[in-house]
Amino acid sequence: MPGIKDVAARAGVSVATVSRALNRHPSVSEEARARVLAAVEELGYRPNAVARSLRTDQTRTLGLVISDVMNPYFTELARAVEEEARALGYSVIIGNADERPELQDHHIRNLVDRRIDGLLVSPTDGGTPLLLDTARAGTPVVFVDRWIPGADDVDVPVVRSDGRGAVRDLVAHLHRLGHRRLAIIAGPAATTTGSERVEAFREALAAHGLELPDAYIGQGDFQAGSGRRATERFLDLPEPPEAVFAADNLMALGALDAVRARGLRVPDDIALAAFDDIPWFVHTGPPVTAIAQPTGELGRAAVRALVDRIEGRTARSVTLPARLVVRRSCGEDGETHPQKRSDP
Amino acid sequence: MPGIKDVAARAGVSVATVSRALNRHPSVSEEARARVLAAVEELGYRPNAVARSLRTDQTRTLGLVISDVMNPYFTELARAVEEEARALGYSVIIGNADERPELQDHHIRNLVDRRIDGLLVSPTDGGTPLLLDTARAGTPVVFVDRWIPGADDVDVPVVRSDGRGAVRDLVAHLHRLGHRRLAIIAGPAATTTGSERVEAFREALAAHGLELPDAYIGQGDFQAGSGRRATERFLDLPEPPEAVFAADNLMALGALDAVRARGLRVPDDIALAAFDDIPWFVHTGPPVTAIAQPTGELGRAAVRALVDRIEGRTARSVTLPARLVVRRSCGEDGETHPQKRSDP
DNA sequence: ATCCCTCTTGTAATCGTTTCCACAAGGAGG
DNA sequence: CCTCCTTGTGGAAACGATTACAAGAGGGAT
Repeated sequence: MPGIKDVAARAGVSVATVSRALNRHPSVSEEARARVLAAVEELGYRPNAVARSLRTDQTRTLGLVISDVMNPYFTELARAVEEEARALGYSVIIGNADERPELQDHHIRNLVDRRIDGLLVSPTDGGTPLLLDTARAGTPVVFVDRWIPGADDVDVPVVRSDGRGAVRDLVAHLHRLGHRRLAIIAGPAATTTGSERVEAFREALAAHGLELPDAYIGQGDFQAGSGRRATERFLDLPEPPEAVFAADNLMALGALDAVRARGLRVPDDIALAAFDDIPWFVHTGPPVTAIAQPTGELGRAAVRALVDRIEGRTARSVTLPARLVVRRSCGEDGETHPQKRSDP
Repeated sequence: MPGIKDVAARAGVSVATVSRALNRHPSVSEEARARVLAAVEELGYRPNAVARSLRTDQTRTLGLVISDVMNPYFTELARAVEEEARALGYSVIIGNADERPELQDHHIRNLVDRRIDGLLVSPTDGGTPLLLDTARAGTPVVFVDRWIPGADDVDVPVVRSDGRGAVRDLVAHLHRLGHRRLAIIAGPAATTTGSERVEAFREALAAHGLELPDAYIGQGDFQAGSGRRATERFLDLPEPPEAVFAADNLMALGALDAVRARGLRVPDDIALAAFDDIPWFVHTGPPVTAIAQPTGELGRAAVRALVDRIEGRTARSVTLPARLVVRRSCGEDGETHPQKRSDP
């Protein structure tokens, strides 16, 4: 693979001139530039990003550590992140933590070893000092979707969406349909999205004079299996809930499994709703009512915030509202057939 | 961020010794090694992967270019690839080509600029000389899932799955259920998976004495929208097909949309089957019969082949069989309820 | 005492860029 | 004609690691 020296020799100039020509440095003659460009073309020269990074101390690469690639919510997020990053001239390396703190640490370590310019993290459960230490050590970090409470002393913007309003809408929707015994399958208490959603749900219930008994709080881990188990426990209760709200899409899927396995039907026997809307919810039987985050916008905003920090500007936290998307899984006041207008 | 020099100073040895201690070079005294390790610990030193790569001319990084991250099939593949790579001591950078040749080229260029050690590609439609040129230029390349025909002169192993047998099973299944007019929604003819699946389908039909008229071949692009459009065209036919086979999961989804939008029902009014099984197909209404590729195994085998090539061993192409998973979308001879045993 | 290993260490070259500095050439202004 | 800019260029020093080579120390055999 030809190097800058080969180009220089071929163009009859020095390596310095080649470098300048390629980096559109102003002081290089039109003639030299042309010769360099020609040589580059002839040799098929491509600058070595590794060497360049070593010299300039920047890799133009962002790290993205997410908790579960297989979760459609995160794939959509990752896609948006990559697009915006590319538009801004950055590449993205994705690390999949699989909801395991030690894997998250592995990826963070790997990414800082590679000297990425900044880090985008949706932290998993569990105490990992490494992440905060990294931020403290000077690597620009932005949290997206979830965040870690102890981040006050170090400047880490949080880009997330607020589901409070949408949860209120959901509870009102359920209430209107006559449901009174409402349960939730929560995420890990250690994640912010885990605890927040329970709180929002509890508050919304209170506004209707309803309680959230402990028996109606299932402990999940954002994976389908836990959703199924929690739902089975609900169904075993002497007085099972009339509606179940899953704190993410995978657990909702598990819940759907569980009620089906008992020969029960959604929404006739029990209503179901989920946090995180995903394309598949349109096609499930029945289509499930969900709270939709502006996922793409979240990803883009996060990248912009991170790049702002990287390039020396100040970055602010961003909170975008989520909204309720009513389908059929809670009962018949939503759309009964897919509507033409809801086509993409 | 401390460098190897700082560690050397702190440990009272030379940088060479530090490097040797860290790379478990045999000839370094127990005492020196201990001092180095202590210094590393105290300073929180992490070796700079960029500098190391420049010197050693290897990045221990693999590039993975796939055609669509949002497609669950590819996310699963990506996940398996990352896992196997990690086990072998490599990192993975994913590039999402979004079924667009120019984006694919962008990523390939970006990856070779970063001097990745090897490239895993599931090529998109369309002639892109860059990919083959890269392979010819010496970068180890392995094709996964799809491949490019002109790759004979250059050593590029192909890791894929053969759906021929499963397609025969599917057609037999459909035939047994009484379906005679069978249609297919094909992928882009330029992709191997696009054309191969049509051929397999046609052959399987022939075995039952059935034809595949042109009107029953829909042209899709592996995206949901094209599946919907193709299905609408089928339904507008004077004699619409009794069963539709979509060549990937996204187009199957589009097909499902289309028949629902007409107020028709699967499988009563029309049967549906898909290539690529994904977790969601269990939960759709109705659960859809699909041909399952051993996706994880494919990803792992591809990584092993690529690493073999990188590390100087010879790599062989791999073909794994796919299998038919019968559910309810073709009619009632499959499982009518989710079975306990099919639980993960 | 000399020679020759082996074991451990340090010095310095190297990877492919970018960029600081010096310098030559040419034009403008005195 | 000298000085002072401006413009374009090349030489060489970084960046932070790995590694070839040289060399000192110690030990055993002669």
